[in-house]
Amino acid sequence: MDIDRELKKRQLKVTPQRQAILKVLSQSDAFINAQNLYTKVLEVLPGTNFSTVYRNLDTLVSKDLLCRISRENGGDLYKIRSEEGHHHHVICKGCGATIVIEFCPMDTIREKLEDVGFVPTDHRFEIYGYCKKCKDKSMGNI
Amino acid sequence: MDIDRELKKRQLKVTPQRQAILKVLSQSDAFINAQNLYTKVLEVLPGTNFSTVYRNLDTLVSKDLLCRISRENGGDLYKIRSEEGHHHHVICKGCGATIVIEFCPMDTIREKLEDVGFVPTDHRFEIYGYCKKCKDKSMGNI
DNA sequence: CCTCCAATTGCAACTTATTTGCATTTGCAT
DNA sequence: ATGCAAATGCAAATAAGTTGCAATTGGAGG
Ligand SMILES: [Mn+2]
Ligand SMILES: [Mn+2]
Ligand SMILES: [Zn+2]
Ligand SMILES: [Zn+2]
Repeated sequence: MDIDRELKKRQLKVTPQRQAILKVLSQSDAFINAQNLYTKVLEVLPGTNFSTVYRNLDTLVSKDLLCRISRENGGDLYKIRSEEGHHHHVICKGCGATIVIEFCPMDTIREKLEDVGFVPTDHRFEIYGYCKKCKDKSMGNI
Repeated sequence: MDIDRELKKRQLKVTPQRQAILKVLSQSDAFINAQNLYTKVLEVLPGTNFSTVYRNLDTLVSKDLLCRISRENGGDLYKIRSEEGHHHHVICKGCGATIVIEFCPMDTIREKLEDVGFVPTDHRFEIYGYCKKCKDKSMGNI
């Protein structure tokens, strides 16, 4: 991923902080929370402020550079967005690994919502569980 | 809804605080957040402590007496659970009104997850938008 | 290269939404 | 009526961000 190019494409200034954030995120395709991300960003660019990280997470999500999900407990998770277009995720609670789902349940019910006059603006569909690796590990295999 | 009966059925003690919480929630089928609920509970049972409300929201969700959803911003929403069995929601961002969806997208992809060895433990599917009433209001009709 | 200015950052204080430890009270089974 | 686990109240703590503002800086234009 060409970080600078992606930022410029979206008319965002190329700052060391943004480069650090995206560098960290591009080194893993697992979801990560803002605090952990902040810790890792500090290793790449010491002195970075955490409000800068939070502000940029918002910015980068709104510019479609990141995927964000928010879990039941609270605490959002972020990952770099490598896929084009609308999609959903399967997320491993063990290691954070993800599987992308192209299937969107909205397709199935959009029509029914129209019938009752409901105008959908957004939706969420996420699946949590354990991937093969994490499941095997917890069962003492491997 | 017979509040006392539902509590006893789940081996929860019938306390004035729980009665107040469930009374408030049973007077509306819209989702509401914990703070607003707390305010309304105070009207029914002055002096109720907010940590009691929070603790009971957790308890009541875990006993399937309430539905909980958590939005992107943070701040969970609760409503009484009148439906039997697994279901999802369409939620109006204007008035909080809900539509229950029986359709569950998990049915469509459970098999595919099995194929890759992923064991799902839970999932989320929610649709947000504006109901007919709220949409009309915002457009100056009615 | 230099200039300029909106965009971005750092800092600190604030907020919101809970959560937790502990002493006291209470529902309810016996 | 009694006993005690469950539930509550209170206060303090925490987690996860958010915000106002002054200082800094990326990068467009000259
Ligand atoms: Mn895993
Ligand atoms: Mn509505
Ligand atoms: Zn979708
Ligand atoms: Zn479902």
